[in-house]
Amino acid sequence: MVKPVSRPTSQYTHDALALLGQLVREARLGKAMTTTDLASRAGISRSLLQRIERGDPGCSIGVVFEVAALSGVPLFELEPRQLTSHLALHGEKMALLPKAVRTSTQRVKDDF
Amino acid sequence: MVKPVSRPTSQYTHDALALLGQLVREARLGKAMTTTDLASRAGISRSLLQRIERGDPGCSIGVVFEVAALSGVPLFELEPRQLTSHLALHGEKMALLPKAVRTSTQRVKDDF
DNA sequence: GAAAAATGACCCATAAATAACTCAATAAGC
DNA sequence: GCTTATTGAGTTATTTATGGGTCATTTTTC
Repeated sequence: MVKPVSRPTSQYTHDALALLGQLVREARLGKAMTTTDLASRAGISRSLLQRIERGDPGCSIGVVFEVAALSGVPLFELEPRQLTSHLALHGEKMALLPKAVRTSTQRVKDDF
Repeated sequence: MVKPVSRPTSQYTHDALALLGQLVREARLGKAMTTTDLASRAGISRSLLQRIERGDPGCSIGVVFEVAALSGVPLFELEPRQLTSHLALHGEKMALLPKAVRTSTQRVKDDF
């Protein structure tokens, strides 16, 4: 039983994950669903749902977002429609940005 | 070379992940950081950062949140301090909720 | 208070994520 | 236009997450 070398996590991330997990749990209880219910609806195992509600940083973000959506927790505080259009708009904006950056510390040219 | 059986993902989740990835990329470019820069700061590989910016649902949520925080993308539209206090308040609220739910379809008691 | 169900916390086998690398294509700066 | 860094997209070995169980505990309902 080797202790798993977990990835370092900042307080901010920890808090955000804990809050998201709490929101999911609150939404689930609000809909009077059991962990087994929600897990099967989301197509995941009950143990994974428990980890999500606990705010485990190791869960796949896709699964967590699916569960959040299923339980009614909004992502980015946007409804599905709004999120889609917001994404489209943002995509256009992205096209105007530089495709790559170049650090200024390169090409010191100290050969004089 | 077995094609990985990917987990089904809803449009909503897909959009949310794509948006989050775009926000990270935009923030990174805004700070004039290379992918290698941000990846090493976050303590992850460049290939993983690429997947995050692409909106890959398979990335660990802890890693994605860390990168978002590092690049300056706010989570829940809250600053670190606010997030912490919000979490504390929400925790108290959680204590008032029922610890378990019971589905009403149980105990049909059809033995009459 | 009793019965039944839901939850929490483990464990293990397996599937999947991640790091580290390579190489081609693209973009930035002169 | 040329040079060189940056990015995109793969591949493989290794680490880790996930599913599916079990069992004890808590909580609901009667």
